[in-house]
Amino acid sequence: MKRTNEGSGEQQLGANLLALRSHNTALVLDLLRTAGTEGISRLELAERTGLTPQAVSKITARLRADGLAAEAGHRASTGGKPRTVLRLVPEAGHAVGVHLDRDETRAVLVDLDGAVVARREAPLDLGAGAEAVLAGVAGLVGALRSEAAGGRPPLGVGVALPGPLDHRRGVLHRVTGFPEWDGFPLRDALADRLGVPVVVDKDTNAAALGLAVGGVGGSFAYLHLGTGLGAGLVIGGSVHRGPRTGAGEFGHQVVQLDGPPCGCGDRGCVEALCLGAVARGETEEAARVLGAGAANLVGLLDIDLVLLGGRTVEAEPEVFVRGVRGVLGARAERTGGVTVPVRLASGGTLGVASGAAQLVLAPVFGRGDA
Amino acid sequence: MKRTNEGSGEQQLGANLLALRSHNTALVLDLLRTAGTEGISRLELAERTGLTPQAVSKITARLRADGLAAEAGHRASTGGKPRTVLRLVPEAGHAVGVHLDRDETRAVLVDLDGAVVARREAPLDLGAGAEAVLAGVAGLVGALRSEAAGGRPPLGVGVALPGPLDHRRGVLHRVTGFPEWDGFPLRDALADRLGVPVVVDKDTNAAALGLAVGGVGGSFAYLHLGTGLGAGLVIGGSVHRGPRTGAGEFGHQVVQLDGPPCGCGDRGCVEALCLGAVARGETEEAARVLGAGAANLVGLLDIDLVLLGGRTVEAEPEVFVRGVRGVLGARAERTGGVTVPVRLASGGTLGVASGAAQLVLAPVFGRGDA
DNA sequence: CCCACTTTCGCAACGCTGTTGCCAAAGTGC
DNA sequence: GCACTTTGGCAACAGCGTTGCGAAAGTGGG
Repeated sequence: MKRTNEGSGEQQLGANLLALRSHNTALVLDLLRTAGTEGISRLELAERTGLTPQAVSKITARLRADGLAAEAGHRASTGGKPRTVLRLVPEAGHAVGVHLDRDETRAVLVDLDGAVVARREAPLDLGAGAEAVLAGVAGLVGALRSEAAGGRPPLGVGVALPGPLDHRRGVLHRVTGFPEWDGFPLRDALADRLGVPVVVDKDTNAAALGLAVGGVGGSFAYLHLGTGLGAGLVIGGSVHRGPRTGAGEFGHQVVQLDGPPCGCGDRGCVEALCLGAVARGETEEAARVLGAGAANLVGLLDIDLVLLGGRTVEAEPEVFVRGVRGVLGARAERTGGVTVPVRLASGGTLGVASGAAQLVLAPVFGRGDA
Repeated sequence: MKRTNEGSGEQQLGANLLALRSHNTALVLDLLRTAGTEGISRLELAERTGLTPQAVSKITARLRADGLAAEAGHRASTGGKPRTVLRLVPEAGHAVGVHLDRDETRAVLVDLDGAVVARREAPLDLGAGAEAVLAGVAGLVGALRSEAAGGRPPLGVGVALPGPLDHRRGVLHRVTGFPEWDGFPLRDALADRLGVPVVVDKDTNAAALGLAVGGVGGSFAYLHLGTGLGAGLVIGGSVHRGPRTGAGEFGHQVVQLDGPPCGCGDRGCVEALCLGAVARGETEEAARVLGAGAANLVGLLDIDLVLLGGRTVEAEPEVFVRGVRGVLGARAERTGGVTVPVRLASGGTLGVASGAAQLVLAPVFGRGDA
């Protein structure tokens, strides 16, 4: 029961009874969500949370009164009164996720379960200025909003985009090729315009959060290889962003001292080596380089799993998975440790957008940075 | 208010009133400890924790009744009743820290403040077998125990040693050169023998914890360059160990693909390159290599600070600090981000031992993985 | 079919948490 | 010397999870 305040200078906060209730409620909601359509009984909730059955009954009674949970049938009896199955009511709340890609905006409306209810796309031109971009996003959000049950406003809007940014303040930094966006307070500008809470994060973090919420447990790294190379790190179920939202700079990890120059000004970065090999058609070599970077990451953080995604990976998924798996397997053999599995990330083209929506929903389920 | 369970498969635990009290009490104790001899007033505690003054009064009253805190003078008045200053009573509890180095055992007795009250050393021979080593450690602990005020038993014993191990179970893995120690349940064996709780961890983690508790805030990496190269990572005030206590494998990070072979079986590891350069007398090159590894770490985790330690660093501290600082400075210049400071770690030869003692004390102050 | 048994789950009383309202204590400053 | 400010304890309180107990809803043997 400890607040995870990663930022330096942030104070550790005391907890009162309200915080206690939120915590336990979020825990129960998360278990309900994870159980999905199958549902989960009160006693199972009690076992999983460590709370007494009576406490769970009180919490779930509140959730049912609020319309967030409902009874859904019964389990088979084991000799006594059969357990009542509870499940989340997905349509009790919605969130919008927006993915600002290079030249396209993808927006999705998801329910509490994280299922995509509706989607919209529109072209994106960051050079057209803040006003035009904001209007475009607002238009997509408005269109999606009307599709939510009862037309109720969404709980919030999550926005994911590449460049470096400050997740806490929702301010952009150095958007590649568009210096006019430097320091733009995207979160506040959008929140003022839409009248709902807005959360901003890097695309890789959103994708990783989406995967974590989608069922990938423990600690893992999502490596995204597209026109660039970045990573989203999930440690103990929460996205690790670092104090300045700078974590996950995987691509400019140096794996070849004094190697070929990279666009960032350094030499021998994984991104340069990897994309260089891809350009030469040497996909296997690219996979090996990516594997070396992944092995460094595994050693430093002791993660459970590596997930690969991005357009370049999706072009030849087998080669990349096999290549990275090979490097990590050899490493495990040397160290005598466990072999870290490597898999292709699910999610497809909407992975980032639906992950962005989870930026809003995650705090409800106790997975946020509160 | 969320439990940080890094391990996969561990359940998120619900919180009851007892947990609430422990949490807030630990928070207050931590602030008292941080305030040191200067002390801190009730109202300051209330501001820092976010609790109401009355709640702080109740908590501190309990602490005073338990002998853990005491009143210590008054602040100057600002126009009304002057604030009463509270401080931790350091001698209210003690812990023992044991550092099993290659050929020497260093043990310290520290008080609640973390100050070293007494110390003992003895030669260490891991080849002499478990019984002999355990007897040696028990002898040191017994000697230190008699020095504690009133001869009361310590709160526990923290043991730090190099090799890979399982912090959760307190079991050793593959101690270099001594295969007979593989899988030895050091924690339980010692706890049975001493009759007090025992915590086991890697030396680098203990050192990092000691630094974190000693006042280094935020997220930082402690890089230890001695006969090997390892790292202790502190993220948001807590040591990051990973699910298998494998995190911090900094030395076998590859920074030179297909580079010179390393003892681990891989090629181009930082450790091999760095120590190779040191052996050739090229300290500046060693520092540059170390800096490259540190830069990779900074990029991946977005940490606030890099601390250097270990015998090899201490031989030429200026060269290493300057070299690593140079690489990180150049990186900050390229990315436009903040320059991550590089400093020499304080602590000296007892850094690991006193950090090991903090393995026991940290949970009391809410910094543990309890 | 009935009855004993098991299991689930809600109601009521309870202990304990932090919170609120109020007042005594202990200073400053005109 | 008196008005004022600030600190901090006492007492009453709301709300949390817990405990004790009983109703509800099944199974299974006679």
